[in-house]
Amino acid sequence: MKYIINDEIDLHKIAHSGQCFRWRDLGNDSFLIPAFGKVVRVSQGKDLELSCTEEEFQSIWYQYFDLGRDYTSIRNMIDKNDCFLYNAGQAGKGIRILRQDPLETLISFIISQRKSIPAIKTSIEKLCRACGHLIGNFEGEEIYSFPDLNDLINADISKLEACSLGYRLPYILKTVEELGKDPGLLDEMKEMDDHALIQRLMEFYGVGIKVASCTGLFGFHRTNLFPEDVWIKRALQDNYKEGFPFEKYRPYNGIMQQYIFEYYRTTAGNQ
DNA sequence: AGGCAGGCGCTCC
DNA sequence: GGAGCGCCTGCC
Repeated sequence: MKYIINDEIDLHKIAHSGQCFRWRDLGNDSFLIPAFGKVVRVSQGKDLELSCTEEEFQSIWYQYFDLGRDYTSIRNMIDKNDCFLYNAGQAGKGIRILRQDPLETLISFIISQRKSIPAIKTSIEKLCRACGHLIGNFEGEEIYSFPDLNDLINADISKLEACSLGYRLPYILKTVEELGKDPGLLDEMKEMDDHALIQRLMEFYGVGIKVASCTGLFGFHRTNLFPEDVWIKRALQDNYKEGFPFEKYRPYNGIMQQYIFEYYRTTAGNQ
């Protein structure tokens, strides 16, 4: 089906923004995207072409791409006197914060710690093959879902040990066990305010401030959360000696973080 | 070939 | 409450 684009969206920039690890670049501005137990092929031309029904688009992908939000007007909030952020916003035009599954996001960012992005992707794909479900086929290759809570709880340890999780495996096992004992917890967390959500996330073994912030921003769509990794810390040190003006961009500091992250990493950070 | 990666828990003080 | 350190392992 076709979706008429009426706000900025750039699949390439989203794919490289570090919020999702399973998109596959098919070339020709097309991506294969598994999420919520489905897989869709999306091509970006003048409009968005999706290999799914109108019904599936409405029930899953419209929300997933956050198409109900006007990112152009959020980007226009940027103070033009703040050259760094303004340029970052220009460069990041088309980035959107996906509405991803909370459990998938939590587990993915536990895995992400002290791993490079290629290593994160490898590890997550192994995990999906180890205990996810077959959800599609692309050019003869099987596509698997990200495992749900039951999949993770019931998974053989030996299979998980083959997923290159390293010292993060016990983090995941404990987190999954805890969630299994309280199956309504993730839903309850959706109702918490940002601060309470971060605090609760950090109670999970292996989840610190960075993983909690990423999970909140990308998995609970808390657009004001501002994960600070090494790149962001360097960017703020270089450009905001007086501190970043968080008050000015509430409740969209997380979106500003995305612009800064990508911009600094691909330009200023390399100089 | 060996250091480093999009952190975290633990152990000191 | 914060600085220092070890950690699994794939990737460049």
